[in-house]
Amino acid sequence: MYAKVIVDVPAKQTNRAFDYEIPAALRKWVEVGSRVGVPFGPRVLQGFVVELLEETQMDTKRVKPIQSVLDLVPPLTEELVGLGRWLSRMYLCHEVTALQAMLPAALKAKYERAISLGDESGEQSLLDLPDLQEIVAFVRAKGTVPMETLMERFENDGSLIKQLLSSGILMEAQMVKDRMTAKKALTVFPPADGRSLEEAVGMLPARANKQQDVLRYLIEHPHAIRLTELMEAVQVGAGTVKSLADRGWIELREVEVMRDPYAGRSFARTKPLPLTEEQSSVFGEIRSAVAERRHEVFLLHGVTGSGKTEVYLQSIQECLDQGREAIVLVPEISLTPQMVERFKGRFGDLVAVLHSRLSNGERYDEWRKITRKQVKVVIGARSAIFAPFTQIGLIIIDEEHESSYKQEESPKYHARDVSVERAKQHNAAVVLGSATPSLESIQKTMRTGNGEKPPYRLLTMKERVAGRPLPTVSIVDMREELKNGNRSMFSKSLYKAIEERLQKKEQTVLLLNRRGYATFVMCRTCGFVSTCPHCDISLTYHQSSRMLRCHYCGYAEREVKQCPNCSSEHIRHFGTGTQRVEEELGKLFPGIRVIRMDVDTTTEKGSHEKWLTMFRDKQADVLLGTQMVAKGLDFPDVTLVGVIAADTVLNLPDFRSAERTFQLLTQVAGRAGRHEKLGEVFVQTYTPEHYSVQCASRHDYMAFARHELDIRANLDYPPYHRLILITFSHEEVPLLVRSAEAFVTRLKELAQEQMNRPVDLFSNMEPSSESFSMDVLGPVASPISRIKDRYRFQCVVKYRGEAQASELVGRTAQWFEERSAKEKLQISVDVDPQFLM
DNA sequence: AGCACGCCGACT
DNA sequence: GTCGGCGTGCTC
Repeated sequence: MYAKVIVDVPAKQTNRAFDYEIPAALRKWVEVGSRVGVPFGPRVLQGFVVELLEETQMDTKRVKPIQSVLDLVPPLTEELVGLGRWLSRMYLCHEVTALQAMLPAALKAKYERAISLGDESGEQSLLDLPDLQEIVAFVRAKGTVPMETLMERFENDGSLIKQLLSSGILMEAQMVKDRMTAKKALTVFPPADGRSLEEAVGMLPARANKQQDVLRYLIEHPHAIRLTELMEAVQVGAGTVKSLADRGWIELREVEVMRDPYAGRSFARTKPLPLTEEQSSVFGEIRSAVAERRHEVFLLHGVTGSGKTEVYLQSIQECLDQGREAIVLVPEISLTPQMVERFKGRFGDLVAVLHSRLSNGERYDEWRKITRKQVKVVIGARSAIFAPFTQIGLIIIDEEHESSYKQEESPKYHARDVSVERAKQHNAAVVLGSATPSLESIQKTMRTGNGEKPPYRLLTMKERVAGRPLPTVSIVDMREELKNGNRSMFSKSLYKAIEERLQKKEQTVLLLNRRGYATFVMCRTCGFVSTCPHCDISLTYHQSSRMLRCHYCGYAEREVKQCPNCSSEHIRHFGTGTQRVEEELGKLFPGIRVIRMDVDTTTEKGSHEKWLTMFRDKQADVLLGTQMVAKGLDFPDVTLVGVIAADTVLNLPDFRSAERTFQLLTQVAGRAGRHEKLGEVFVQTYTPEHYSVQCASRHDYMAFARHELDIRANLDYPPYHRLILITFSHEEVPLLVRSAEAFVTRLKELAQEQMNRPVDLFSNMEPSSESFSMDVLGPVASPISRIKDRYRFQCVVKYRGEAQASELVGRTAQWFEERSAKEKLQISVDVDPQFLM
C-alpha cells in the first residue's frame, strides 16, 4: 500500500502530494486524513495523507516509508481533506496551509532533533580532542540528548557536534512531536474483585490507619477515582496511596483526562419555549429541510430581539432527533458565557464550545470530544466551521453579516462560504441569521432576470417577541448644533436624554463609531467630504504629503483649507478617541460612572466579560465603547442608546462603508428597550440625509438593501461583481512598482488569452452580458503604505462570471513568484476581501 | 522551508 | 592553487 502525503512545507515547490510506502505494521492506522511523520529529504516532517493507493505502476524505487502515525484516530475526515483542496483553490493558498487551518493549534508539528551515540569505531582520532571527548561522554551518560540541550551545554557554533555527527560517532534522529499532549492524571483503580480489598484491610498493620481508611473508601466506592480526588475525600497524602499501590492492593495509572473549561458549572436545563407565529412558520421551513435531508440555504432576516436563538435551538433539536450533528457559528465577540449557557442549558454535555479565550489545551480537548463522537453540537467562532463531524444536518451562522467570519490570514476563507460548501457535501441545511443581512446574502435570495430559482431562501421575522416595540430613533443634525453654538460632542437632545436617565437610574449605552487608521477630512459646517470622482468613495488624508488620495484608483488632490461646497473654514480631520468622550462626560455630568470599553481596556483576558458584568450589576450609568458595545448585549435597564458620530465609518474609503454604518446603527439601536421599559436612540450625524442613517432610523432594512444594491450594481461592486485584492510588498518602491505593473500586465495577457479574443479590459462591463468579464484597478499604494519597513502596493481585480478569475490570478501569482523569488518580493492574494486596506 | 550542489572572487 | 560566497534546484 502507498499513500499520497502533503508535507508540512508551505512553499510553491512542495505544494503537491508526495508518495510514500505504508509499512505493514502501520497499515491499519493509516487512512485518508491521518497525520503522519515522513522522511523528506534529510529531515522528518509532519504530513497529511490525502489518498491511499494500491501497488500500481508508480515508481516504487524512489518512495520512502512512512515513519510514524501521529494520532490514534485521523484528525481529518475524508470530507475535510477534500475541503482542504477546495479551500486552497478557492482562496489561493498552499494545500497544507488549508489543512493546518482546520486543526487546533495543539496539533501543529513540533520538530525535535535528538542526538545519541553512534558508531564508536569511527574516526577515533577525533576523540583525541578533549572538547570532543567531553561531548561524547555527556551523550553516553544521557543516552539521548535533544540537539538544543547539547548546543546550550557546550557553547559552541555546533561545528564540533557537526564533526562528530559526520564521522558517525554521534547519530542524529529527528522526531515529529505534538505541540500539546493530552493531559494525564494519576488515577486509582481498585482491583476487579472487591473481596481482595476486604482482605487487604485485615492484612495491613493495625496502626496503618490512613491506609485502611483509603481501602474502606474504595470498598464503598468501587470505581476508578482520580488520585487528587481520593486524597481530598479521605484526607490522606499521596504517599499513603502510593504505598498501597506498591503493595499491589490497588492500581495506580496515568489516565488521559479532558480539561473542561466549564468544569464545576452546572447549566440549568431549559425546555423549548413556545414560539410566536412568525417564529414557528420560520421554524417549520427549516425543520422540513432538515427532516427531508435537503441541502438548502436559508437567510433568516429577523429584527433585533425577534427571538432568532430560540429558532436555532429548536432547529438543532430537530437535527439531533435525526441522529445528525449541528454546527453553530457566532462572532467571537458575542460568544459570551450567557450565549454558551443557552446552548449548554438545552443540550447539556452534547455541546462542545470552541473560542479563542480557551487555552490551546482546552481547545484541543473540546475538539477531541468531536472526534470521539462525544458531542453532537459545536458552538464556536469562525474556525469551528471545520469541526470534524461526519453527519452534519444543520449549520447555523448567527450575525452572518459580521466581517469577522472572514479570516485575515491565509487561508483567507469566509466561514459563510465554507459552510455552504460543507453543507452541500452533507445534504445539510444552512441558516444564515441576521437583523442586517449582508448584501451578498440578500442578493442571493432575489430572483435574477433570467428567472432561475435564487440560491438562498429568505425567511423573515418582523416582530420582537412579546410584542415589544422597536425603539424610536431620532437623528440629530450636528451641523445645526454647530450653528447654534454647541461645539461639544454631545448634542442638546442627547445631553438631556442622558441627564434624564441619570435621574431615573436607568442606563445608557454610548457608541463611538470609530474604526481603522484612515482619517478623513470633513467640513463641520455643511458635512462635505471630498470623494474620488472615479470611485465614489471618500478620499483619505495623508499626513506626510498633505494630500487627499483615493485608495482604489490612485487619484489625488491637494488638501483643502476651505470647503469647496460652502467655503467654510471649519475643516476637520476626523478620528476621535473614547478617552476624550469619557473626559467630556465627566465634565458635563460630575460623578457620572462610566465604563469604557475599547481596545485599550479589553485586551486583558476576561476583561470584556468583567466590564459587562459590572454594567449589568448597575455599577455604572454609562457603557461607552466602540463597535463591541453594539453586538448582542441585552441589559434590561438600558433605555437609551447614543451614537456620538455616525459618520466616521460612513466616510471610510471603502465601498462597504454605507453597509457597515447601517448595520452598526441598527445593531446598536437594538440594544435599547429590550425588556419592559421603552427604548430611545439618538444618532448624531453630519449627514442626516444619508440613506443608511435614514433607513436605520426607520428600521427599514429592505429599503436600505434595495438602495445600496442599486448603487453597487451601477458601480460594478459586489455582490454583482467579485473582487480579488492583490498586495505586493518590498523594501524598495521602484522595484515594487515595476513588479506590480508587470503582474498586472501579465494578468491582462492571460485574461485575453483565456477569453480567446482581444478584450478591452477597461471598457464598461455590461451587467446583462452573460460572459466572463474582468477589470484590473491599480496598482496603487496601499492605504497602509508601509508595514515593517516594507512598502505596499495593491491592485484590485473586479470580475464577473465563474471562478475563472481566481484561477487566472492564481496562475499569474505563480508566474510572479517564480520570476521574483530571489528579490524577496512578497505577494498576497485575498479573494472576496472584506476590507480593501 | 532547509539543504546540497556548483560555479566565480580574495586569500595562505 | 584553495576557502567560501550564495544562486539553483530538489525533496517521494
